[in-house]
Amino acid sequence: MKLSTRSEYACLALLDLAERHGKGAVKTEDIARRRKIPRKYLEQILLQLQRAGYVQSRRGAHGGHSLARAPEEISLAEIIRKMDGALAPTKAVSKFFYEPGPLEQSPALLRVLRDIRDYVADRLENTSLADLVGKKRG
Amino acid sequence: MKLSTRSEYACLALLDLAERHGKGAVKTEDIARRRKIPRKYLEQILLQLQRAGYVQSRRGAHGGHSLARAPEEISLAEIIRKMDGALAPTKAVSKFFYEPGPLEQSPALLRVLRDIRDYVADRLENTSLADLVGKKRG
DNA sequence: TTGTTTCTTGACAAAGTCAGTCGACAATGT
DNA sequence: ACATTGTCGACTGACTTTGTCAAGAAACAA
Repeated sequence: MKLSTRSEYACLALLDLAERHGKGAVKTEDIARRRKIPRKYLEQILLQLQRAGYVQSRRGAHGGHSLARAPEEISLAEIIRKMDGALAPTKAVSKFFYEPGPLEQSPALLRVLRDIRDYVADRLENTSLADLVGKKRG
Repeated sequence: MKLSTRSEYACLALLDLAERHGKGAVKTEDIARRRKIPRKYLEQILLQLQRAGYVQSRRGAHGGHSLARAPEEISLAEIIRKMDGALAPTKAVSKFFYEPGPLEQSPALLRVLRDIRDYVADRLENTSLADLVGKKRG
């Protein structure tokens, strides 16, 4: 029932990039300082995000990272699936990572868990980085 | 974002007891066989459930386990909290296990996670063992 | 060219969690 | 007595989490 710090940091880092979208590259160091993320750990995460196609990076002086796609097109669901795997509370009710499990013995229990999965997926699918930027209240 | 096998097994074991509620003690061995749970592991889990007050046990010949409370009074939320801790996806939005975390930097993100937490908690609080027994469809 | 900045890559590691297993012991019923 | 059944604590192996380290490659500047 848990989100890893990896996912948390990934979301915060992408949010940082989304806020500066279109304004050039952002250094690892700056993100780390602003978001209070361990620097070397953040490097690892950014690299993963880059390989997954969310981030573009440029080396050298004035290098840094920027979003590779529009903030509207990146959902929380995608990010968390990349970092943590299934959104569902158990793989027995996962759409993307299904595996059989002991819970399949109880249809009633499965239904509760499926409801939860559906709500979580829906909420995260329909929240993009753009939705989070600048929304200090709402 | 995950439920442990411990929680899964605990729910299945309690469900097994709920189905036989009022009909005497049920042996570890029988639950293990019916639910396909590793025996020694199940012992551990039942012991924990007993200490938490959900289960009564009797040793010796014709011993076994039975529910210590009515099936209506045991919710999935309670069980999972005992076994796994917080229901919330991150402690920053947990009511019972709150701890500060990096996500608190983004109110918008927090709101999404809080919504998820509320839904999960509500759904699990309002589902009791009694609700799961005998509901083969619904 | 040389140096500086910044990302890239792979290896490593400490700590914790998960999913069990094992063996000895205590209580109960016959 | 004796078989049955739960209780308890220790232990283990695999995996995940949360990072750190060091060497290298690309970009830019002087």
